Amino acid sequence: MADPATKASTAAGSGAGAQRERHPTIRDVAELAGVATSTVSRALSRPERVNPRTRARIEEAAAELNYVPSSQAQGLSSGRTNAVAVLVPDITNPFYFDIIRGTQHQLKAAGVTQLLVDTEESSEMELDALHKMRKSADGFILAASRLTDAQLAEVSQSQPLVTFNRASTSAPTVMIDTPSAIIQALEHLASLGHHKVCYVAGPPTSWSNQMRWKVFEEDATKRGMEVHRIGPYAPKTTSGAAAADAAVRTGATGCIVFNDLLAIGMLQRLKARGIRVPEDMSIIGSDDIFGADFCNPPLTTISSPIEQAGRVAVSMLLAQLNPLSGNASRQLAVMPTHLTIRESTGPAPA
Amino acid sequence: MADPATKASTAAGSGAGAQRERHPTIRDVAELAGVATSTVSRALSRPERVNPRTRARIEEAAAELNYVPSSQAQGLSSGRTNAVAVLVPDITNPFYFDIIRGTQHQLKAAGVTQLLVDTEESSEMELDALHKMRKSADGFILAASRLTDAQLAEVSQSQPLVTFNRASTSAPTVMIDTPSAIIQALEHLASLGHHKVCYVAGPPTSWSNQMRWKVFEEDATKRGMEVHRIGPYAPKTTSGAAAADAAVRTGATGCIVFNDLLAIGMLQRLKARGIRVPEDMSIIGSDDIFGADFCNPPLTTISSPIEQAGRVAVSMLLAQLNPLSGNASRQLAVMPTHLTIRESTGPAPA
DNA sequence: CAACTTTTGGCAACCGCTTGCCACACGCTT
DNA sequence: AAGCGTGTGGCAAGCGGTTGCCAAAAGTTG
Repeated sequence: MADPATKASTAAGSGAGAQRERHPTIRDVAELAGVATSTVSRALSRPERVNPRTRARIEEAAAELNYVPSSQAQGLSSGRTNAVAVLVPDITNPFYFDIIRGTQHQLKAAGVTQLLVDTEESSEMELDALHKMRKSADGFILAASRLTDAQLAEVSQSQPLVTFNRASTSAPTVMIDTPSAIIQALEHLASLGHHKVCYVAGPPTSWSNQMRWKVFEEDATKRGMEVHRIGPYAPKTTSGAAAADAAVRTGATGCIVFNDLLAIGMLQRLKARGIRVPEDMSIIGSDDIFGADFCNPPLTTISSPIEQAGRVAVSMLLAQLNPLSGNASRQLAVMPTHLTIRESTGPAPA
Repeated sequence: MADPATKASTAAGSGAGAQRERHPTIRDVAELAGVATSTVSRALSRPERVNPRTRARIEEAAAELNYVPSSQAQGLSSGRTNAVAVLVPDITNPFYFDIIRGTQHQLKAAGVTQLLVDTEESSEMELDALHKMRKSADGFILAASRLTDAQLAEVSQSQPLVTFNRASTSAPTVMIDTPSAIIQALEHLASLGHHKVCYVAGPPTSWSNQMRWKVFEEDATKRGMEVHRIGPYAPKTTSGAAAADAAVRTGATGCIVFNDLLAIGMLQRLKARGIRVPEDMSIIGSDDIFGADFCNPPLTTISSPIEQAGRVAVSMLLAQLNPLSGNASRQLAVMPTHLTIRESTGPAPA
């Protein structure tokens, strides 16, 4: 009934902007409670510093006025913003959703605002954000940073940050235990009788991509497998077609793919070409993103607690910001991985 | 040569925390350029207000010092924060990722920071966030708000906001053209020979859920179909099992499901139970989320430009904040929908 | 060249809150 | 009773900008 369109015409009357009512300030509260603003400030931030009776009066006044301190003003004078920026290379990638979810959750629990930034896989944008936001964030979480070691070192000197999935000697880091994961995956392939394996590479600037390949090559060689490598490919399902075709051409029967997005794309292409998975070719993805369990066939993949990794990253950053908790904040957290075996892997073709 | 760094040297003592170097302020720039701070401020915000030569000097100085204005301080005095809060009921839901992506993109283009908030499907949290952040955001975008009409009306009076997928007479709204979508879907089902149809309901507090059901019932009845309704179910894949079982029990051969998440969950359950889709039952989802194209079978679903909807919402909000653009800001935007037919729908069983 | 208009840029008062420093009051000790 | 320690709360100086107001400088005009 209440048709939204009808009202639209009338609503325009008062000029477009909704007028903001004046919000109560700390002064209003102070006045109402009969104390100085400084006392109000202290009552709210360091309650033990003020007499319980006074504090009660102040809290009452604040409640009555519905007072909310301005984080801006707070930040201005105290120097801390109570915000943390989370930089991800591609907000489009479900993998980062998981980490964002983790950071969001933990930050909220700590009463800190999350500033989400998409750096579009570019180190320039990353650097730029780091610079522009240095005033508006107390710290940074860099997911899969594209920065060079030198840049990272420099940046980490001037602002608190923690990196995720990007080794760094200069900043605390949380990492996925990639080496172990790759080894597990190769073990799985080996036990299914695969001899020719292929690594499907992701972005060359990705540190974890480099790591994965390195371990892959080492371990596969040690096992006496025939090792191939194709790529790099953009970590998107749309790149899967090219990757699938190239993979087939290598003659490998088992592929370990940089990430699930790419792996799912390959699955689609392989199906389209009539190449059966896993009968003709086995595919192992990485990250166990949303969708990996219901794609066709369900994807065998390297799982790890991504969301938890996000939470850990936040904890590490917060510890860094809050020197109270002993300056012995951990510098490295390694998240365990395990292989989740679904239906995209099977015995090597005869 | 007042070196801004000299002052910082003493600040080093701490230890664990990375020490922040003192950042140049507008005063440093003013000094270096030989002008007053007010001039610097103006040169940066209203360039035409200052002599080109002076401005050049200032810009040069700013660049040399690597000056970045503090958004906090800016906000304090000017009253605007240059941030917009986006409230979503569940950051875990891929549907919202799309909209977040849209808002993020558009906000960034406008140089506005996005504050992402997960309200956990709760109207209390939503209200709370709206209240707590009124000082830290210039405006709000409420995705699928859980607020009552009255609450919404009240809130929209005190702060600029736009709602998404939630009709409102009090605030600008962007909506998905649900009625048309449902009708398209029913038409599709009808043309495939289905006579018994079922609506699988989502959260009762969701406005779009109510809308969908209303139109579903009307239109299906008009077509002389046997209409069923089951639910409510949480919009998650995990609720799909219960939904699938209930749907089967109704005897319906075609289901229109509140959203893709739920639909995909149903697909999984149906497959597990050996009920073939679409041979035994057709399923239509809604939203065309990530994964809908590669689940098994690929899901027929109601598509709409969600990401674009996010962008539109931002534009509407920005227009509201910026009265310059004529106060004729649109009050309602309806995003078109279309049915994306994949493989989860087919002829009704004989 | 004087009178007048328009630019341009400085002064200073905030914006709302934090915090170092100090004063007062109260309760104890000696 | 004087001396003190301690707990409380006020004063006021910022934090880093913005902006209304005004005066000096520059440009116009008759």
